Amino acid sequence: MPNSRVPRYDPRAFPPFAVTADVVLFTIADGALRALLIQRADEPFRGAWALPGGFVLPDENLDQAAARELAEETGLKEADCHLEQFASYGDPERDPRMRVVTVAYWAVCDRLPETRAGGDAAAAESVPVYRIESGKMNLAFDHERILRDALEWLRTKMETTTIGARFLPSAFRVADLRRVYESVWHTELDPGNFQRGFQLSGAFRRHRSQPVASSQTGRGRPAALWCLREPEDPSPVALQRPIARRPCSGVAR
Amino acid sequence: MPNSRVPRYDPRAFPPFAVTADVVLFTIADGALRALLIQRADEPFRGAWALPGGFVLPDENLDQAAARELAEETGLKEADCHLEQFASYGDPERDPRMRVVTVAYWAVCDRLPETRAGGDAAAAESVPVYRIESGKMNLAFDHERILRDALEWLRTKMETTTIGARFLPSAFRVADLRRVYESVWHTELDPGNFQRGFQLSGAFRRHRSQPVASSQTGRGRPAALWCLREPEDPSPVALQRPIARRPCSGVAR
DNA sequence: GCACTTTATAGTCTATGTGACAAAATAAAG
DNA sequence: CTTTATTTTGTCACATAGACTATAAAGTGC
Repeated sequence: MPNSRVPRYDPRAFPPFAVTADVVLFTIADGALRALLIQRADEPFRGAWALPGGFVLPDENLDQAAARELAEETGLKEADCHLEQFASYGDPERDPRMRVVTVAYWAVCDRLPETRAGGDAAAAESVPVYRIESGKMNLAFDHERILRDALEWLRTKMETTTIGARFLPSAFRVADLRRVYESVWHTELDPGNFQRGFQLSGAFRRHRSQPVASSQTGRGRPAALWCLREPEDPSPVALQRPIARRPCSGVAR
Repeated sequence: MPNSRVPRYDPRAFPPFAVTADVVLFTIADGALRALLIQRADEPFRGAWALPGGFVLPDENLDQAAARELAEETGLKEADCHLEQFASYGDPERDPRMRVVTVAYWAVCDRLPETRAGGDAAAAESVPVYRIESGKMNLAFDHERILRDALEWLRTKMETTTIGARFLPSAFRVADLRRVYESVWHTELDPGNFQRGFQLSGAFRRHRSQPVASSQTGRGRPAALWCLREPEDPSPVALQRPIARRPCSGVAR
């Protein structure tokens, strides 16, 4: 325990910091990668869009705080999404109220629950990331930078892990996953080559059930259903071979 | 500014956290990858080995805090090393004194200054990482986990960036860099294939000066000196093609 | 000086992986 | 039954990685 001989090692001697956890929750809807934003109900930045998040409580660790905040603001349970820390932000003036260090997480889920648990937000909306990347949305605090960093993380992780499958239900078609990659990377991928890479990745296996008619989109050969090799544990695993990020035939969309 | 209508958004209502920055400083000496540890002079964990680090001050950001702590405990200036945040740790019981969240950084330098600025440490020593990886050294707090995570980061970054060159002076031989990779990955690499990968990486160019006799190790054809393509900015850049981590001819050392 | 050793660097060969593209399979729509 | 759409498999050319060989350029020992 600290004693009077070592005052500079006594944490109580330091001005208090607040620590928060903020979450960048990604989903795909209407073919576009989206991030969940909430409209702030209170000052500062009242009315502005911001990332969901909040203060870490005394008896929880950082991961628990992020999961709790995500659940409070979206209704998503821990099993429904992948949640991973990626960076912390602590510039002295990032929150006008006091010194706040935030630990940032990114998350991926296949769909948002309909009922939003409200809370501190006036509204919650899944915003296409191109709207943020274009620089036209002004987010509260340093949340635009956090979101951009999270995006880069997500895009990189897609190359070498199965995280892309978390955008989809447990059973999915190869083309579904290809469209996930196309949405996240904003590119087009060759269906044949993707199919080969998908199978050689060693991370997926055929789903037990046959393709159901309801999953038919319309015409065309019906697709087989696939799932993770270990469907009971959907946490991302490394691909034996990465999926190439480069678009086919030169030009990206 | 906060008002009475939004008490749960007032950071002052929350119990104080302390925020620290801890640094895993890597160097190579005697062919072994090492991490700098200090022996704690005070409780808790008095006498135990720990990572250099300390409390973030009110008017500095996280990067500045890490750089300052590193300078205080090693004498290294910002230009002398690469310093990068990689994760934060905040389990409620990780520091017995109070709630402390630490933002962890990893750093790389080519050599430690002789004069150590002492400070809060009874001693400072560069410890081969295999001693920590073997699990026989008990570090203070959760620093062993932090160090293992930093190691994984370093090893991964070596594949795709020029960070390995930060282990060396600005002018170096290809074999020097190869030995850096061999030390960090604890493997052996084929000299010929490494030479090819080195040149195709597009990140290096020949140093203006001719190989000096003093850099001769002894027998053998004298090696050319190389440097980063942009030597004035030694911060790591992406390699056009990654360096393969796999050892030559099967077996790792 | 001259064979020999040592290290650096260049080149060669082969198996494998990748991108571009073609073809086949299988369903619905007209 | 033909057309169209989509999935899935196959093919070909080429690039690349790993294993290996060859050459270059120094020092060492005699």
